[in-house]
Amino acid sequence: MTPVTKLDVEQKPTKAGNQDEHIYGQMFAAILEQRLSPGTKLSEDVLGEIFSVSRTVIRKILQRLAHEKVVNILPNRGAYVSEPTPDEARDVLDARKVVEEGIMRRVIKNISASDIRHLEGMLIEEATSIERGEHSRWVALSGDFHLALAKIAGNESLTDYLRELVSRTSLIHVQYQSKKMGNQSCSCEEHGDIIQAIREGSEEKAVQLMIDHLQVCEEQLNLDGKEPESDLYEIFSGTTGSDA
Amino acid sequence: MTPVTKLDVEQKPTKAGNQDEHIYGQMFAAILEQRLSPGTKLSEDVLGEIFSVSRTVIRKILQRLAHEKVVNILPNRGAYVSEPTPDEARDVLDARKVVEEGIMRRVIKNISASDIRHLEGMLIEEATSIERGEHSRWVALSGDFHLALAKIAGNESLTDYLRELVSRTSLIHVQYQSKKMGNQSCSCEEHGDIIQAIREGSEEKAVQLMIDHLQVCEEQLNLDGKEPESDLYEIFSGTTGSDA
DNA sequence: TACATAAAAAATGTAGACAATATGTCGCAT
DNA sequence: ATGCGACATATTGTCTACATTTTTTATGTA
Repeated sequence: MTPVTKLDVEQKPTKAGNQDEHIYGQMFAAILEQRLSPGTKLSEDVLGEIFSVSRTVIRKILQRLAHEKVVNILPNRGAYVSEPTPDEARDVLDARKVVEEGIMRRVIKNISASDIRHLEGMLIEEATSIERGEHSRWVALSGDFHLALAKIAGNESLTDYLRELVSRTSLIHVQYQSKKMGNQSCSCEEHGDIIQAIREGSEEKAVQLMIDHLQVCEEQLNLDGKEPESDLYEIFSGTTGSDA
Repeated sequence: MTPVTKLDVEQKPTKAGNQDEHIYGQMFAAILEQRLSPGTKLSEDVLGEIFSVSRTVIRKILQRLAHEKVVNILPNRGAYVSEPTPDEARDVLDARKVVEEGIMRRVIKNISASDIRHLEGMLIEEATSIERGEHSRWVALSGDFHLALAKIAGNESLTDYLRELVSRTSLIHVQYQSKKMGNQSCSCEEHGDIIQAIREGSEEKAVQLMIDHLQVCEEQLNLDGKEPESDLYEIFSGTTGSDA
């Protein structure tokens, strides 16, 4: 799981089957790791040249990313890295509270000893990445922790949906990270607390810890300042001559 | 065999912009209304001829439907109408319990008088469709009821996800409808009970009614008998001479 | 007759060409 | 000089042709 530093285009002429998947992974990682900032235009021609494929395959991948809400496709205008609005951000975090409560209740019922060891291992990785100051790696690992819980819960549909929500959460963190970043390591401790509650088998405690954890995540964001574009209509409503 | 019964192709040469949306809607409806049965192959050439467009646009639409889990694309093999397995069916229904509990709690907080009137109107439409024996219409209306609640809850992400889950639920009902269909009208009454609980503003009651409602839906299904294809191996194991 | 192999047909995967649309620039009239 | 309009450029949307893969059919042999 090397996060790929520079869009590393590896040609695989022998096996064309997972070429798509490879390019998709590159672009997905590039967006989540903030190497492509929100709003960046994703030109079909340029991407096609970078990956040495035709626009056809690029278009397919862009459409997939668009369905996952990671990029935004405007008709006849092209694809852009998503710029989630504060409303979208709130929806995503709220949806996570709903989904992850359900996941947690199912985790408590399904959890095995090896599952717990796996979670503990992830926790150590997280702590290590924080110590080393590898921010984007920590973001990825933090997401992996939640996805690991979803997998333990054993519902594939919920897992896929949470994967989308986690991706969007990363984009949101990038765009709305507040100034007071000191308590980032908290998340790691909170993950530890959650594991402890799971160990004890106390469902309500685990659920509450998870919801609180997501609440903290939301409150760390700066969702009140900038609301790009959408507000233009409100801002300038009534200022144009023709309008009532 | 010609599985495509009648796809009502309406040409709109003037506006090419939402041509995609039109074709998508036709195919989506055809699948959910059981005019295309699960497992039917969706040939790009055939669909392209039917809608008078090239394979390019058909492929785009098939990929969208695939992402929504309504069709299944096999590499180099083509697209087929999804045949949800019993496990997938259980996942979908279970995911709905999670999501719709969260939606219901948010509905209770957001509900307005006009919202309630709207829900009551939908209930009447449902009852009418049941009286007239319009089964597929009732299935659609029943789904719309749940989606209306999601909209009232006001979370776009959850609404989109529930839309996917409702679509898949329709496919599941088609494939696993049990013999004892007498208590179909129950669902309509259950929807009425839910509205009543919302009117009263009793959150726990409304949530419990919704979960019970989904539980009834799941129990009406016949998820133990046929497991398409996979079971062939079990069914015929031991009957062939070579096997132990 | 049954099975294995190979050729043929059909469908999907990809690439490039052309058409439609949006953006940017320049010129002209006021 | 400013504002409007037409042309030029660039990008996306769609179609067609070709390459690859799968499926079917035919044929030869045991």
